Amino acid sequence: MPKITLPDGSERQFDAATSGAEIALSIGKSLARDAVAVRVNGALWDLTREIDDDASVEILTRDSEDGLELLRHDAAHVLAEAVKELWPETQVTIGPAIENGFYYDFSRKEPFTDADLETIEARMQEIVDRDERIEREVWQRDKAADFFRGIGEAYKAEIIESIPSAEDITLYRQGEFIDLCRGPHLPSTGKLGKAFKLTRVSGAYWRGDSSNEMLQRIYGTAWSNDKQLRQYLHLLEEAEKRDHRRLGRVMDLFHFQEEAPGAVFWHPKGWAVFQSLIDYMRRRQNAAGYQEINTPEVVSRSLWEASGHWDSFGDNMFTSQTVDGRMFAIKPMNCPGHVQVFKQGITSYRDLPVRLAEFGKCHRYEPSGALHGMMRVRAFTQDDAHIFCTPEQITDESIAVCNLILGIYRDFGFDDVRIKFADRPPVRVGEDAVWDQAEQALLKALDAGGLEYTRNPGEGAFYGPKLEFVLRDAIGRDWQCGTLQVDLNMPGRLGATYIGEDGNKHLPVMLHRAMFGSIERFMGILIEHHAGNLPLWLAPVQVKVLTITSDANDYAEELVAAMRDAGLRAEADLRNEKISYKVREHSVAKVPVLFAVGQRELENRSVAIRRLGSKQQQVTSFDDALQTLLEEVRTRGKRD
RNA sequence: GCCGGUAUAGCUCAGCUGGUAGAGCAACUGAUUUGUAAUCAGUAGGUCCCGGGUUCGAUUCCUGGUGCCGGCACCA
Repeated sequence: MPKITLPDGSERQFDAATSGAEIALSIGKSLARDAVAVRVNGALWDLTREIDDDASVEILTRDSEDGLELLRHDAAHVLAEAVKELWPETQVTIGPAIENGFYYDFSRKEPFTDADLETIEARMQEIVDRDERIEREVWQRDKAADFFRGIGEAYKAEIIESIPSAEDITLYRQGEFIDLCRGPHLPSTGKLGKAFKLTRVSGAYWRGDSSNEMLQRIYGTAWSNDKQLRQYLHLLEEAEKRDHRRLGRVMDLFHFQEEAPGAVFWHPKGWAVFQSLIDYMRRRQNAAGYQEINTPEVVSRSLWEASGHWDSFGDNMFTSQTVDGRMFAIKPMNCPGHVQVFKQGITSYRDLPVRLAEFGKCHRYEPSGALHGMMRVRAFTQDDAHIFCTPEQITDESIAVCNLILGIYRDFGFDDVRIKFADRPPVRVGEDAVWDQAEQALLKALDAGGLEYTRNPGEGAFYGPKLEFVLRDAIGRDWQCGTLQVDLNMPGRLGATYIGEDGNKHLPVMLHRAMFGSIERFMGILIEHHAGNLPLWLAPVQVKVLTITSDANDYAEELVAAMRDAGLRAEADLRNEKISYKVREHSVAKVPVLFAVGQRELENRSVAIRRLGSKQQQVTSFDDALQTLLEEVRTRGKRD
């Protein structure tokens, strides 16, 4: 006689064992129709699973976040069923729900083609139309493993063997298809609906390990209704137009070419933006107590051996031929160089913390498949810095770095930064007491800023814990930009010390910190974030002066000269074209401010201002317009 | 690096089953002196990614590279 408590606190008594489906029906018909699963005492259950004891119960509908995830998981199963029907020799492996959709990994000799995807999708629609019941079965472990081995599903058998012995082995049956799965699932395939679409096929290693066999992964997207699906596909289409590789060409910012894979050829306009980023960062970090330095790019291999990088990353470094009996390497990072600067002279504890910063160009031989526009390159510029401090200073320095990073991101319009905290890995250097201190320091820094973060347990570097600041590109890919790492290793390896209050030598703690991360990557994300419409202070060409007739040519050039003198990036367009033609052309090129000048403006020293994205014009005196723009650049567009 | 796809004019793309290529936009030239998202006319532009092979003949077929695209793995 189970007593069921609903989320609103109301209670219902049932005479006999019941189920989520029954409870939903007892509440209302439409709820029963939209229900996809049930939460019983916090755990997700199938709707049909028997509830024979008192429980607090929540009915999940297809529109809820959990419901949608279930739907996507079901889509993965229907995908697997369709593939098994079409190509029975294919082995199924795993198929989870993911953000916006689902995937399933298959083992099959023949590659899936785009045409296959259409065939599979059509078969999936049929399976939905068949509305097969999805039934949960609890199996005995050995029997289940034997069963899957018996039907040629070796991967499934392997998964069963890796499931902890305390857990039930559950199988889900839909039509002829039976799959190992934790569940829960919808009551039948018809509930999935038709708001799904297979999107692409790619390779993926079995169990995510590159030493294993490569499987074929089919990705799809699934939604609770057609409208959502259409909206999502439309969103993706729009996002592709913001791709920084496309905008870089349209805006004439940079290009890549075959002779230098993973390296940027910066054009004048792109380089202007690049320099703006550096100018800005230099001002911010100088104000925060950093000292800028510069260290060599070609350095003897012996230094990389001493730092330990040669052992771990030698294969990914660009090296020279042997000259004068030695081999050199192009720096993949700035840290060892900074330690050399720190080591000059003798540092007292009174001098700490020492904050050394460098806009350092680094080269790494990234695997060919990793390259991705400006997001992942082989030649990049870090806004790198290393803070040498005492263990006691880690907390304050970390708080300062976090505040600085997030403040800077806000200036660029990024409010949704994802932060990841990675703590001690099993294999590591350094005393546990110092690790405690280092991890606590990073956590305190997050707390002090009231920052949300996700944990990556055991994912820290062998030399210390770290924070990662992750930004998202136009189509939702995550890229690590800023980082803060505590390093308990390198000062010791490279012999950096300071003299403590006791007159003895001590090892400083080294904080590695980058805020943009790589300027190339940051700029790529920045372009996508703003869809190329960079705010005035960053725009490569800030003001374009357009003449209406050639009588205004001298006036236009005078204005441009005055604006350049005041530090603005201004250009004139004196061509013998209609004003509407010029407006269109420079709007397409995303110039934020257009000044149109004709006979009238010439006579009273005014300008007709048109801002990007606006159809209105405003006529003011040139002097006022200039002051307004300078103020906007100075405050980076903030009106507070 | 791995799996799959792909490479034709500056860009976006067309080119059926083998007979050395075409459009739109951009560019250039001329005319137009124009009031806020495309004025008109004309001209020029290609090692069809690179190497090898099959063939009388290869942009097309085969093969080996390279770049790029989508993932996976990697990311100090």
